[in-house]
Amino acid sequence: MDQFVSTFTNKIDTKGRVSVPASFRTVLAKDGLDGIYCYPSLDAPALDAGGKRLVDKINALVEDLAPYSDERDHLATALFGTSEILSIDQDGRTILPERLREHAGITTHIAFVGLGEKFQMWEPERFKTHLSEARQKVRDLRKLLGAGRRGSGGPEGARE
Amino acid sequence: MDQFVSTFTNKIDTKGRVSVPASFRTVLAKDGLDGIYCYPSLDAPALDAGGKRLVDKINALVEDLAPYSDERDHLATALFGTSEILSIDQDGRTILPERLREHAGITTHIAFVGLGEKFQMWEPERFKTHLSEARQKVRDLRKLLGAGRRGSGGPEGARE
DNA sequence: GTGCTTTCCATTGACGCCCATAAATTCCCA
DNA sequence: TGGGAATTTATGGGCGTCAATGGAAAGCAC
Repeated sequence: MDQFVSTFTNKIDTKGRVSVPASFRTVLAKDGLDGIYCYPSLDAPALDAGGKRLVDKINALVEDLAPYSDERDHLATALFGTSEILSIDQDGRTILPERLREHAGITTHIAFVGLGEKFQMWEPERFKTHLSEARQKVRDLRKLLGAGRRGSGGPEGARE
Repeated sequence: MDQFVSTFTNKIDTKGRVSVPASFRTVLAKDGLDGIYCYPSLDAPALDAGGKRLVDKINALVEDLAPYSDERDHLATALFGTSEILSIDQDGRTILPERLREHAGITTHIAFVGLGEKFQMWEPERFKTHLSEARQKVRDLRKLLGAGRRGSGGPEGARE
C-alpha cells in the first residue's frame, strides 16, 4: 500500500516524542523522504503532512508562478516558511515543534489521519468534531445527488 | 533536502554576529557557495538570500533582457549593485552590514525564512505580520485555482 | 600602543541514539 | 484449530553529540 489510510491516536511523552504509525512510516519510506514534510493547514486547526510526493507538488505549484511575483513570494512564504521537515528517529518517533503544536491545539495526544497521498495531525477531540461534521456533509451531499439520480431518494440514502 | 524550509529566529550578539540556521548552512554548502548571496528585497522590508543557484537565476533573468536596454540596466543595478556576499565563520555565524540591517529594520533578532530555492531575513515582528497576510492571500488564491481546476493537468496540491 | 575584526574556546540546552519494557499481532506447529 | 513462541509496535528513560550563544584570545590597521 502506498497511501495513508485509517486513523491512529498516539501519545506524546514527556520529551515531546510521539510514535508515527507504522503504516505511515512504511508509506513515507517508499516515498523517498527521510522524514515528514509538515505544515499548518491553511484553513483548519490541523497539520498537513506527507513525503516527497507532497513536496514535489508544492514545488510545482510555486514554480508555475512568475519569479519575483507577489503570488509566488506569498505562496512560498506561506508554504515553505511555515513548513518543517520532521525527523523520524530509529524507533519511529518524531517531535513536533511548539509552533506546529500550537496551530493544531495539540497537547498530550495526536490523531494521525490518513488522506491518501498525504495525512493530517489533529488534536483528537477536535478531530472527532471535525469528522462528524464531515460525515454529515457527505450525507447531505448524497441526499442531493440521490434525489436527482434515483427514483426514490428514500431510506437507502441514509445508509452509512 | 536541498531546499530552504521552515523559519528560525536567532539572536544577534553584542558584536553583531548571528548564527545561520544549521539546515540552511547545509543547503548552502551543497549549493557550492562559501557564503551567502544577499540583497535587499525589492518590495518588502526584508533581505533575500541564497547560494549559487540564486545567483544563476538572477543572471538568467538579467540576460533575458535586451542588452543595453533600460530594463536590463535597471534590474542589474537594483540586484547586483545592492548585493553582498556574506561570509560565514567556522561557528556558522555571519555579520550583516548596517545597510542591509537598516533596510529590513533588523536590530536584535533575525527571522530566517525558507522559501525553497532562496530564503529571506526579517525583523521577527514584521515577519509575523507579513506571514498572516501571505496566508490570507494564498487562501484567496487557492479559491481561484480551485474554482477553475479539474482536467487542467496541473497539480491538485492546492487543496488542503 | 588603541580600536576593531576575526579566530578559538566554553557553556547550556535541545535533539538524536541507544536500550528496556509491555502490549499486541503474527506466525508456527502440534 | 488452539496454544504458545517470535516479531512488531508503542512507550519510557539514560546518555552523548551538536547547535546556538557568550566570552576570551589573537591578529591587523593606524
